[in-house]
Amino acid sequence: MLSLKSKPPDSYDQTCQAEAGKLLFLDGTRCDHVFELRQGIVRGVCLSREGERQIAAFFFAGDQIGLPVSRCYRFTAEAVTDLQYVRHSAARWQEDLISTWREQGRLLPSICAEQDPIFRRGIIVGRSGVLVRICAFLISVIDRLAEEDGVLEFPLTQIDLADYLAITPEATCRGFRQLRERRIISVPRRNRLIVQDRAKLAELASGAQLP
Amino acid sequence: MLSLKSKPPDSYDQTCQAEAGKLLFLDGTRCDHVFELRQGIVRGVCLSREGERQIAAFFFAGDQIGLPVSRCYRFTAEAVTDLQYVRHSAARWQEDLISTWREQGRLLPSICAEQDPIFRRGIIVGRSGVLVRICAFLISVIDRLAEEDGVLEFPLTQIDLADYLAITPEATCRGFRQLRERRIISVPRRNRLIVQDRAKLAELASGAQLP
DNA sequence: CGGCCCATTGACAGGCATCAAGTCCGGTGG
DNA sequence: CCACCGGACTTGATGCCTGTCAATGGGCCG
Repeated sequence: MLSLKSKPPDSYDQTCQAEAGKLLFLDGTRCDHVFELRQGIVRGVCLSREGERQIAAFFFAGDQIGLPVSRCYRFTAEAVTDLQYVRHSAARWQEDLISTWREQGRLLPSICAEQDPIFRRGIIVGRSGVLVRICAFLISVIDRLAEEDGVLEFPLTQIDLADYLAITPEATCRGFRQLRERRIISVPRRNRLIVQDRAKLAELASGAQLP
Repeated sequence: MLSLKSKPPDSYDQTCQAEAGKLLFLDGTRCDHVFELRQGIVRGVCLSREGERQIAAFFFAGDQIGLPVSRCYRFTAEAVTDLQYVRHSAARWQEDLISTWREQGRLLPSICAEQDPIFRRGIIVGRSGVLVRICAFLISVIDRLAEEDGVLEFPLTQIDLADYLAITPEATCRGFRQLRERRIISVPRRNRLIVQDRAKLAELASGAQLP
């Protein structure tokens, strides 16, 4: 993963902290900064005029958020957990992108870091069935959140999860209960999740029916 | 919209034709060409291993498809209608991108041409209610397909539409029937659609309930 | 300890998927 | 030119899933 070369952060690229819940940037405002997430989780939120809330993607350490792919940000970025990140000016970010291209001949792969989660979310939401979506999402984040084999920090509320999966919080809760009852996952405590049967999780994510 | 500068197509950038149904590129193969669509409609298809089919986006004249945003294409591109397009080598496409950046200082906006439809589809599919999705989709394509005020060429099958909206073809059909009965649209013949009441269409797309 | 937000659970209704026919249309071949 | 054929569209009946509403429980923080 391209990490904006090895240049240390200078006065233009400030390392920042942010508390959970804090706003990084607002939907519709000018793209003038790129946020490189070093630690924590960020959610990309879209609000319709009627107040419907959707989460277009979750971002994790290593992701870059707010690429000037359009003139304005297309979602609001909020900290889900406490964050550590680097804020790059968009202009400098583009320059770095190009110098990387000259040296390595790879230009766009880094952009994938933001677009890919959004793309995958579209595919997950397009699947039918609450369990399928939940499992597909879990499979896609296990590796990003894993501390050790099968054990993960999981600081997402079911409300956020529901808005990401385009279902209700109640359905989310019931889905998790099923997974717990079938011993596919366990939730020893809030913010923690253990994957007990990853194979079955993947199977369900693929649309297999429960016996 | 950036159209790869004014350079005329040379031996590297071949102008091509394609019949409806023809394959442009296959999901998972190496991104070595960018397709600039001059005329017609292309669908971006994702197949899950179990055969579930989704359409991640429709592309129209002016869009660029297959950007090397990842190492491999993330969907299969098929012609919905007869096409006219230009095939650019990915390497040359990147060079052009950068020379454009030097001259205009705008680098990534052109990329938006492919990513934006995918993003918007995710938001549409994340909405609840068949009618809402249908109307939201129609609103988003009216301007791309309009021949004259409210009259559009509409060569999408309800099957493709259903796979795009993540609903069934039957639900699509019933949704269109409702819109016809309420005189919001009319369908004089196959492949043609007239928007009679765009305001109400937008209203429904926003989640308003029918009286 | 109290309040608040989130998670959980139950009851219920409604929307939509599913299945099954039947119709329409364009294309093909005789 | 016409008959046939296949795929897409249409429509109806049925049942399940899941959204909705309401109430309770539980953990965290002030």
